[in-house]
Amino acid sequence: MDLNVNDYDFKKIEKKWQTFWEKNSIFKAEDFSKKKKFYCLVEFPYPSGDGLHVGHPRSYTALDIVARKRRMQGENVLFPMGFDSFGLPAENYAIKTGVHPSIITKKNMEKFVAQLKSLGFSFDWDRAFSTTDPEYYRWTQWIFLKFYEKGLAYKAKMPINWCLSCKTGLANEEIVDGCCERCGGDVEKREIEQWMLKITAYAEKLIEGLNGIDFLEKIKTQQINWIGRSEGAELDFEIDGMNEKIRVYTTRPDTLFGATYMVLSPEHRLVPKITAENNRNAVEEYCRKSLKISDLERTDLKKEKNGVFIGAYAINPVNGEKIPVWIADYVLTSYGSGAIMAVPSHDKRDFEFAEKFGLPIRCINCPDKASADAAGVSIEDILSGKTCWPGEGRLINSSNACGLDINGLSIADAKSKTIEWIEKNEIGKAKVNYKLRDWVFSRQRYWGEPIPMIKCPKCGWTPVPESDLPVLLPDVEKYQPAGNGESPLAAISEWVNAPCPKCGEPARRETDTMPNWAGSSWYFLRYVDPKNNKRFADMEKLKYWMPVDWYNGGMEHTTLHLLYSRFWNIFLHDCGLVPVSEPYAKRTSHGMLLGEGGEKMSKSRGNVINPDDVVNAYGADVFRVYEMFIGPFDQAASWDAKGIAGTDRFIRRIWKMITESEISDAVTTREQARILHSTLKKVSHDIESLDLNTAISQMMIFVNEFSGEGKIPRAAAEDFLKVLSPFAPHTAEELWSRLGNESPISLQPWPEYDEALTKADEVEILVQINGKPKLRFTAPAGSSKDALLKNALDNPEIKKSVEGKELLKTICVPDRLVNLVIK
RNA sequence: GCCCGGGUGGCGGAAUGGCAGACGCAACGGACUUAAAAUUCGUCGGGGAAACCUGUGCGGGUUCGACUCCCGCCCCGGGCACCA
Repeated sequence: MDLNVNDYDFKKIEKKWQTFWEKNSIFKAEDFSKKKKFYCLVEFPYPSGDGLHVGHPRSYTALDIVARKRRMQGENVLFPMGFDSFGLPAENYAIKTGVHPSIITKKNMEKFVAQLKSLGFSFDWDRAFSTTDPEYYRWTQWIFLKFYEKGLAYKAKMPINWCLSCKTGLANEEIVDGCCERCGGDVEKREIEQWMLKITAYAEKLIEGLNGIDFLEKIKTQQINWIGRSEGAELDFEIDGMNEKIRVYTTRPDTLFGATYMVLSPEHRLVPKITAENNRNAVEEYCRKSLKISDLERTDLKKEKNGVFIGAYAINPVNGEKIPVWIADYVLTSYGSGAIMAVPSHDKRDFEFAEKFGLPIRCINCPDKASADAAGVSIEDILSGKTCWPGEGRLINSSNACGLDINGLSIADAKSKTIEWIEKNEIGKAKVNYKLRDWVFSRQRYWGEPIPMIKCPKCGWTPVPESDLPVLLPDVEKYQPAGNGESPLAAISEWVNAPCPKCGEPARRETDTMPNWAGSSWYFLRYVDPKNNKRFADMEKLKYWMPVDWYNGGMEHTTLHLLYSRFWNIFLHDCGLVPVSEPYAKRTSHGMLLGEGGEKMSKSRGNVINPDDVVNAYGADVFRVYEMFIGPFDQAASWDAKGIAGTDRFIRRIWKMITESEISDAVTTREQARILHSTLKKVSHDIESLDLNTAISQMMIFVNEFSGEGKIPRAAAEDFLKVLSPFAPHTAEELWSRLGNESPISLQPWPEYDEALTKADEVEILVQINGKPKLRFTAPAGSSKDALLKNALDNPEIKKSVEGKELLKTICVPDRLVNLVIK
């Protein structure tokens, strides 16, 4: 070690205090304590073979700071950690090496625990568990059975995304750019029997629930957009000369008079039925072709519209008009009813299609001149169908002989009047639609929770009785998926063959496992009571601890984990099994930690920072403070090796300030008191808003003030160490004990600040003339406006500037400035 | 295309509508040292000798006063994407 470096031996200090905290259970959360409870949660990691990523501690340190502060403020804090250990990487590793996933997972978890402990997080380790523990997944399976019991888990033959290389089904969410999220391989559509969870039944509650909770606005918006609620109408168009109807969903029932043709998706069930003989060849060929095109290509907006006329006509229910029926792949089978009424005059896609195929375009909604001008289109073009107008306007050409007249109305009024009319005439009804789809809950994989169902030839799907849970994963020889759509479990005949729980006849177990999102959908409930073997968690403990008061995690989980886990909790609440509907009272998000130069850290780029190396070189406290100082918490930040040296300097200056100064009993000077109390105030507030970078800046200002004097008042030193302790807990504990304190700093009360002392006695007042800074003078804080104004106007230099000019206006901001407006 | 963010020195970034650039990094200069490192003191948006001028992506506006509010653009990051 360098000779000149002071005796800041972080390795020794960190080890010492980590051992002390653990031995004395300093961070134990107490069930049913009289203190105010605070449940503070970070997303538990997948224990990958690469070990902890520097991104993990960004979130963990921030909430560790909050947890430590709240503890010092006298709250009973639950800050738990665990592992989300099912998943593909362990299984792929097993396929490659033949090592059982549980072995590699266990090894990885041990490494993670050691790494997390080395960073000094104040987790209550007694509550740790892994989603792969049979005692945990027993209850994951149990909850699945609840979904089944309530009719929310069902099996359906579904076109699913099939990863050709992983040989398994993927959820829509696991596909990135048309490829498998995990392996990047090609994905195609296949029809397979899948277990589904009916999350769509909770679409409304998932939107409504957002009202009462404190989530970042962008998180709420993203979830709302993902659920994609739209209001409109569902109505039937009869097919001319046939006893068939086409059902359509529209958000613009007001445009019914402008419907000039219809479009079915190529997969629509009516297509083979209603296609005219003359058109059959072309239609069949079009359908064949569109099935081959991947979803990605099909939904490419830039692709030119195409389609074919099927030789049938529908009757527009509002005006009896015969309109042609086409098929086109721009209509999706998976949304609405898979069929649309096309209104080319007021829908861009329909317009594009109609133009290409020469279909009629009839304007029925005209904007006022101002809106048309603003959009850069002419009213003549809109009226003559030369252009499309999707915006607001007044209805025209929209009345019939059967009592519907919406001419002159706005879109909103026309909508409600039309819906009223179609409901009265039993043509259709108001309808709410969602983009959200049900959740494909089956994986044809080994390393996941077995789905606890048995298929009996006589009784059909039968749930495994509660008393037989957990359905344990059996040992297998080969982890490779069968490749025929079955999981490797299907090959274990002694496991697969089981008697039917209902009739006792030979039956077969479900061989699909759950997706890796299953275990993380309820883990926050288990932390409350992790060792319970009678129930997933004791109701009284749930009542005490739930909801989670503060949950921090990545934005990438907004529409997956965060939505799924809300769904599970709301469902369990509806079943009367958990006390609160919304699991998380508050959700914040951290920005990504990028490599040097702003690129994503990855092995291939060679820019991965290993937290162990940083802890070895600088210590956990420097690492923690650096990650918090790197930039605004919610924004992406790039790692900077030089920046960490500055944080190292800061911690060492603190060390020096305490160990090399005379600790005096003197009181602080007025200016020192101002800086001390400003620091106590700013750090207290900034922790709650996660403005941790500015909290650290303020502590640096404190150190700049109190260093180099050779002495420091004890009270100031102690209060400073207290607010430092959540950030740099080891250093703070050590210095605190060196000041002669016996009880650990982690258990000290959080220091209070005096608002009056945060302000200076004297302030500098700026004098402006016409908004331009002219000069400054000092005045006692809190001086009256009149006094300040007088002071400014009495100044000879100002007098000179104002002389001979007309003083139009004076603005006086107490403690800040005087502005003189002259002419 | 739509929905969120964001754009401030060489860099990371600060600023309830009130002195733009806090705090840190880098750089430069001085002290200490035989020397270097470490430490420490100082300088540090641009132009100008100076008074002063200018400056927060671009163009307008509101205001005594705008990084901050409003209108119209441009660029970057993230999410969704033919959702009827």
